[in-house]
Amino acid sequence: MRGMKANLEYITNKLKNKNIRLSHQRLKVLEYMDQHRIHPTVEQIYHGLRDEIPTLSKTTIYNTLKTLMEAGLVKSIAIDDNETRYDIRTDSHGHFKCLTCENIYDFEVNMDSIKIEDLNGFRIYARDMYFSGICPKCIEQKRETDN
Amino acid sequence: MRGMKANLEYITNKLKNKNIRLSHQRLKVLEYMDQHRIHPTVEQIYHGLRDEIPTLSKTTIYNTLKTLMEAGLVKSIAIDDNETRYDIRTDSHGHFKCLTCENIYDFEVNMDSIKIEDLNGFRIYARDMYFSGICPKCIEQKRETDN
DNA sequence: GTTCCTGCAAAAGCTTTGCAGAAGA
DNA sequence: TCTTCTGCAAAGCTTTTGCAGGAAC
Repeated sequence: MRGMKANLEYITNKLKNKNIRLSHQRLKVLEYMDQHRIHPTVEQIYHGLRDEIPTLSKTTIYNTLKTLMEAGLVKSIAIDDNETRYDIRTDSHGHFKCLTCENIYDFEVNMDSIKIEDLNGFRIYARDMYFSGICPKCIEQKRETDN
Repeated sequence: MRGMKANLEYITNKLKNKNIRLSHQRLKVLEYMDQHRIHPTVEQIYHGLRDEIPTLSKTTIYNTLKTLMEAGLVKSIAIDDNETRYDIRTDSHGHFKCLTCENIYDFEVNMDSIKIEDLNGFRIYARDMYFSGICPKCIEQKRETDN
């Protein structure tokens, strides 16, 4: 399993290599995303960091995430209807959204191995898989409420 | 192959059964979606119908699509970052978005047969698969431009 | 006649833009 | 010192809401 610190070090090295300045705000956004693997929204990152950085603005978070996405260090997730979510995991995996608690779960799936005949001749750059339903925790909670 | 008229008849019957009034605007939105299988945005439906119905408002299109989604006759597609797209095909299939021409292509894929070990114990209601890249038409156009 | 729908205007919410001052290298 | 970043304010866009008049049944 890849350690958390190792991942942050890997990321800051990548920023240096791409000549992206290691500002206090950027490092804190990265640290937040590394420690809170909840596919956070801009709002969640903002509230998670505003105590530590009282002058922080949402604009900076938007700017930072845009920079990180262009650097390939963060991906956006369009599973939510209104707010964009962001993922620090950039390797191929699927997402499940619980319609009750709104949490998003990762799942492993090898999308590259799925051959789609209709897409012969298409150049595929990105593959996303979004499932939705009810997670085990919420199924259990509903069962207890019903009794 | 399912005929187009047959599909519209099927849909209006379903509206009647669910006690949803067959207003002029609703029927026109359904007709538009049936004849323009481009996964249209609200804007596209609006511009496609405003000549025919000069008094039409976007609010009505939003209302109509919401009603049709609740009736299970239309699905929303979250493949676009800013605008929601809508699909009159409600059976399980995947979507490919061309990053050059922005067109969205359907592809056949049996998502129900894909077993995800990480999701044991999850109740899955919806499965979506979004791919993106370049479509054959745009690959060919780029090749011609390069020469 | 009653219920539900339409469409205008306004508001709400997420995201982007312009720019002056501040911080990074 | 020079370049880039931050954060405020304002604007831009899509979508939602409230409500009076109108259409469906």
